[in-house]
Amino acid sequence: MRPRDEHKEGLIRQEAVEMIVREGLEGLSMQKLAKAAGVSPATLYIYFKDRDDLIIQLVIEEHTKMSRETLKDFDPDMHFAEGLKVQWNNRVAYYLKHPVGLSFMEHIKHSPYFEKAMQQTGNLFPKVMGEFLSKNIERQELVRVSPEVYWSIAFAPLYQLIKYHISGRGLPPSSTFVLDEEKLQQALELVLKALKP
Amino acid sequence: MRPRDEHKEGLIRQEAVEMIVREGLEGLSMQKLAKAAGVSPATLYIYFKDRDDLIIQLVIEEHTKMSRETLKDFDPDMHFAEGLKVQWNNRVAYYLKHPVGLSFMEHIKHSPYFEKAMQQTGNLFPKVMGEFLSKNIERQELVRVSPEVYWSIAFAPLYQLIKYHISGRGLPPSSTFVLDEEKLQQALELVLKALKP
DNA sequence: TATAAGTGAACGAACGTTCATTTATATTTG
DNA sequence: CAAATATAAATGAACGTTCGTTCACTTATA
Repeated sequence: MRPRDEHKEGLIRQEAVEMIVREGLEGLSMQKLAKAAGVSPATLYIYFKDRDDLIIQLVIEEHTKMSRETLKDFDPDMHFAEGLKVQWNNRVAYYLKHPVGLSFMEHIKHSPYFEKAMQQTGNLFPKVMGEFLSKNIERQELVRVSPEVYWSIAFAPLYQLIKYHISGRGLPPSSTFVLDEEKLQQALELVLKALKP
Repeated sequence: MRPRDEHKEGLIRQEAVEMIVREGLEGLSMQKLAKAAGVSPATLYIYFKDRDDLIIQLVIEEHTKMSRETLKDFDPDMHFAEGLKVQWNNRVAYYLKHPVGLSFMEHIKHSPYFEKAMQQTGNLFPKVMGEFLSKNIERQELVRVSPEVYWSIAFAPLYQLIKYHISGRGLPPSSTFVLDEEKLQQALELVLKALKP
C-alpha cells in the first residue's frame, strides 16, 4: 500500500496555525488551507476528521509542546524563588522561539475548542504546578494564597510582557516594545517581592 | 418621514455582542443576527455599513463605556496606593456588572478589528494613565519602571482574577472560583507591595 | 496485485450584501 | 383639521461567493 507523506501533515498543521494567527479562527477555511498547503481539500480529511478535529489537534499539540518546555529543569520540590525563575525563563524561551504558539493560543482560548482540547490532554501540568505551590506555602517561602491569586500574580504579568514583546507594540508614549533581559529581571524581582512573606 | 426605532439598534448591538461571546467572531453571521434581533437582514445595513463596521462600532462602544467607568473618581494626581485602589475597584465593579463586555473584548483583542477600532477612539485614556504613572515615579511613591512593566504587574493580575470569576472556573484542585472581597484585597496588597519602593 | 494515499470536481448550505417594494410617520397642503 | 404627500425605515427574496464536506476516481508503493 501507499505510505503517508509524513511531511505533509506537518505542513498542513503549520499552515493552519499561521492562517489562524493571521486571520483569526474565522479566517481558517478548509479550501484556503488546502491551497496553502498544496494539497486537495479531500486530503485534509485523511489526516483530520473534520475542521473541528483539526483545530482541536492543533491546540493539543501546542499545549503539549508548551508544557514539555515549561517543565524542563523544573521540580515541584524546588525552593520558591528558584522554581519561579526556572518557570519564567522556560516560558519566555519557549514563546520567544515560538511566537505563533502564543498568538494561536490567544485566538483559541476564548473559543469552545479550548475546553474540548483540554479534556483530551492529561492534566499532569496543573498537578505539578499545584504541588509546587502548596509545598512552598507549607515551607513558608511563599505567602498563603489561593491557586488563582498565586497564578494571577506569578504569571499574568509575564504573559502580558511576552504579548507586548511579540506584538512589538507597548504602551504610550513609546510605541515600540522589546522585552530585554533587564525588564524581565526587574519584573521577576517585583513579583517575587510580592509573593515572598 | 418614518423615524428610526431607537430601541432597535440597541437590540441589534446587544444580540451581536452576545452572539460573539457565545460563538466567537466566526459565529456572528448577519442572517443569524437579523433573526435573533427580529429584523430583516437588510435592516442591519441601515444601521451599519457592513459586518466589519458593525463589529468596530461594538468595540468602540464597549471601550468607551469601560473607559468612562474606570476613570470615575480617579485623578492622575492621586497618591499611588489610593489611585491604584480606585482603578481596581472601578474595573472590578464595571466588569462584574458587564461580564459580557470583558468576554467580548477578549474575542476582539486578537483580531484586526481591535486596532481599527482603537484608531477611531480618542486616546484620552492611556494619556491619563501614563500621567498617573510618571507623576508617582517622580514622587517616589512607585518604583522606577517602564509603562509596560508597570501595567503588567499593576493590572494583569486583576484581569486574570476577573476572568477566573466570570468563567466561574479556577485552577485545580478547586474547580469553581469566586472573586470575593478578601481575595481581591489580598491581591491588591500584594501588587502594592511589589510596586512600592 | 492489493491497499491506502491522494485528487479534482461537485454537493447543498450558509455566507455577506443588494434591491425592488411596502410601511409608517413627519410635514405640507387644501 | 383632515387629507395628501414626501421620505426614510423596514422588508423578504434573491444575488453571487464561499463554506465544509463527499465521492468516484487515479496514483504510488508494500
